[in-house]
Amino acid sequence: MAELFESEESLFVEVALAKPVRREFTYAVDPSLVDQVSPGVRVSVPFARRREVGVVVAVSHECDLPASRVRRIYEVLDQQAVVGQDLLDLTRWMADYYVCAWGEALAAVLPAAMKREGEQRKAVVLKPAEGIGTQELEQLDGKSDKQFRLLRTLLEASGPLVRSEVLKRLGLSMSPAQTLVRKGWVLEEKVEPSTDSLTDDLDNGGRVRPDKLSEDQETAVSSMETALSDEKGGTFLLHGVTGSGKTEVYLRTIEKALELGQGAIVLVPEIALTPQTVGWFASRFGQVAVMHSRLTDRQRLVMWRRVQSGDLRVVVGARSAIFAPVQNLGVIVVDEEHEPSFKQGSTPRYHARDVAVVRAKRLGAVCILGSATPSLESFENARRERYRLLTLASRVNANTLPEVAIVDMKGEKGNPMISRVLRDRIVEAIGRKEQSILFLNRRGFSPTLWCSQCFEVVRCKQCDVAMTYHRGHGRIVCHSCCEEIVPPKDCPSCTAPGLRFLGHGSEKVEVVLAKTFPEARIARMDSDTMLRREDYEDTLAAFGRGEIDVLVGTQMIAKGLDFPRVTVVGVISADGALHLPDLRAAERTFQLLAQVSGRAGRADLPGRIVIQTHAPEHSAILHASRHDYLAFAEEELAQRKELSYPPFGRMLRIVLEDVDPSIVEKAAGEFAEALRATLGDKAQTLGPMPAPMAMIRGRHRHHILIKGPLDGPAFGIARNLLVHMMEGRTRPRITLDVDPVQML
DNA sequence: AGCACGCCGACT
DNA sequence: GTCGGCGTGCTC
Repeated sequence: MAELFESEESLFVEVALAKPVRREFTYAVDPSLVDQVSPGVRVSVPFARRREVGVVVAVSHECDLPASRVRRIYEVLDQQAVVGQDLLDLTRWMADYYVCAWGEALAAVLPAAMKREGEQRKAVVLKPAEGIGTQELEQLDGKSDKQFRLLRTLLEASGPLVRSEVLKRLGLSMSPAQTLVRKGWVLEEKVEPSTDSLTDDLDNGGRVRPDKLSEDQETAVSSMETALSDEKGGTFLLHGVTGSGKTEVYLRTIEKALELGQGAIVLVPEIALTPQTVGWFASRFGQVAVMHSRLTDRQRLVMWRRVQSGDLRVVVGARSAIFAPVQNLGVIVVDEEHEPSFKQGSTPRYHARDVAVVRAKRLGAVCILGSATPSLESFENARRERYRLLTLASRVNANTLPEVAIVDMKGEKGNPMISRVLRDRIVEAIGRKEQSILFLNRRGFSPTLWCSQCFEVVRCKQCDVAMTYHRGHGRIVCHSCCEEIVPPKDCPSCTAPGLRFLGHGSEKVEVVLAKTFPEARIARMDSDTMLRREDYEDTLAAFGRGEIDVLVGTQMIAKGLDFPRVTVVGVISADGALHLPDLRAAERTFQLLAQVSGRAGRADLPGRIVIQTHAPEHSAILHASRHDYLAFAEEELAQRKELSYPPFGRMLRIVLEDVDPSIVEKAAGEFAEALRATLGDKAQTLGPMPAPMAMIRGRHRHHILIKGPLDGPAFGIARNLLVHMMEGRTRPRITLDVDPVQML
């Protein structure tokens, strides 16, 4: 009798911890805490020899573990659930679908400050000590390479840099920083995380609420309004060229949702999350919550709380904003839904667009996927009427689409970087006091150091990657692991002298431009020149004020920039993305060209695009030059269908890596064999084969791809088999990528 | 992921 | 002889 009483009184909780252990852990709850625990509250618990914060996912009176193994929770950290039932369910689904621990999925949801006990940390910043300069830098040169790079970066920066950020960027550990601090050359300072709200200083980007919508916009808005009102929701693909007024459709739909007492999330690629973009929403809805990677932990926590409390009803943010705890969520917008950056590259490897569709569906909310160049997945879903397709056919101000010239670089004499056509366009623009943007998907000066004797290129010793020459640093750099060395005089493969720098990077474009147009004001934007957020904002502001004639840059300038005096856009080479070993190479190229082209002629001045290529007849380039998405999509879809590639099949990628190549090969062989045996003809097992980057940081990598039908049991079976085979195995390291979007 | 336990090289 | 390198195994 006493025992029964005991078991009814005792309470256990299942706690999800952010550990790569695909399991929850059971803890006992002290009687004094019993009425404080419920699913969704955070608790602090003993875990191994540490204290960890986890989320309660279930409460029960039973426990199937021997009592000796069960430990008690220390503390309950929340008065009420910080993760609501909807997000609890959503993360459970993610854990299954993306094959990760529930706790890892929850960790993607919670702001960092909630994942630890105690109050928020101060940020540690680094800056050179007074009087430290080139003298000290020279002392380090050749002596301690890591300290040299760190000090150089700090000296080049216009202010203190956040320690964790700069170390990550340079691929360094704490130790070089510590040594420099110990020497007294670098000062460490703890700063209060700034608490300024980003919604305060926004302008509306000159956007006013138009009285009248285009016919297409009208149709789109009314479809969404109907879906909102009947509370069944639905997923819409909003296909509209740049300038066709997609944003206005989002804004109207959100207005309607707010009227109905619902909230909204707007997802934007991180890179497009500028004050300008946010301003459109802020000016229409007053305060909006902005969530992006550059917020401090404190800011993020404050935002989260204000969203959860219902104080802020509209959230604008990058990928992880899909998890914002919006009350009565009615609309989720995914702008530029085709952007690969919506897929997270680390665990949990979720695709925010797909999570958006699932979250909306579960809530009966409306999901709007917007793009000028929809992903073929979404486009096909729309064709099969799983999504409703809404097309905005014309540009709002009757602006014509820019004229696009394809320049075949094979016809240019002497392998120049800038063709005659592009040079003429730039000259004309400068003459008219208009601006130009030159895009190149490569940073550094020359992407390869090439031996004219044996035709080998100099590769990183740790990675299977050609090293890029950075002239500003006088070194060659591995873009994979950030290793930097002084370029060798003689070829490392055949010892012949006469290595040559080959190819063009953004740094070289800038130098060549300065020579070609000595009177022009030129600026470069890439991750080498934009060390801090302020650099980015300052450069864009200067460009906006017309203080720069030609802006050269990488990916960073491909999106979102909207400057009325830009009339010329040059793509230095369209070929870079075209030849990547990726099933979406053509799609990416098309999207990139369309995106970049959208930077010109956005106001009343006509735009002119120059695309330089060695493959002028390639369908991605040809269709992009004609602004013909539909033709491109038809052609590309036909090819995908032929090969059962997405969107006609699903994929799962298994990457195996280890410093010891034989361990990798052996395990890869075993896994592939087991998969083939188990899957039979339910799905295709491709490989094992060396991954496109066969070595990174000294780890050899093989991968296996599973390609199978969209529905059917294949992926469930594969997942179970893989989880089973990975259990208890420590080497090689194995990662599963469900619905991979890039293979590199 | 941490973090400790455990077995082999360069140092007081 | 020890200090400490990181390989392996476990966490309710």
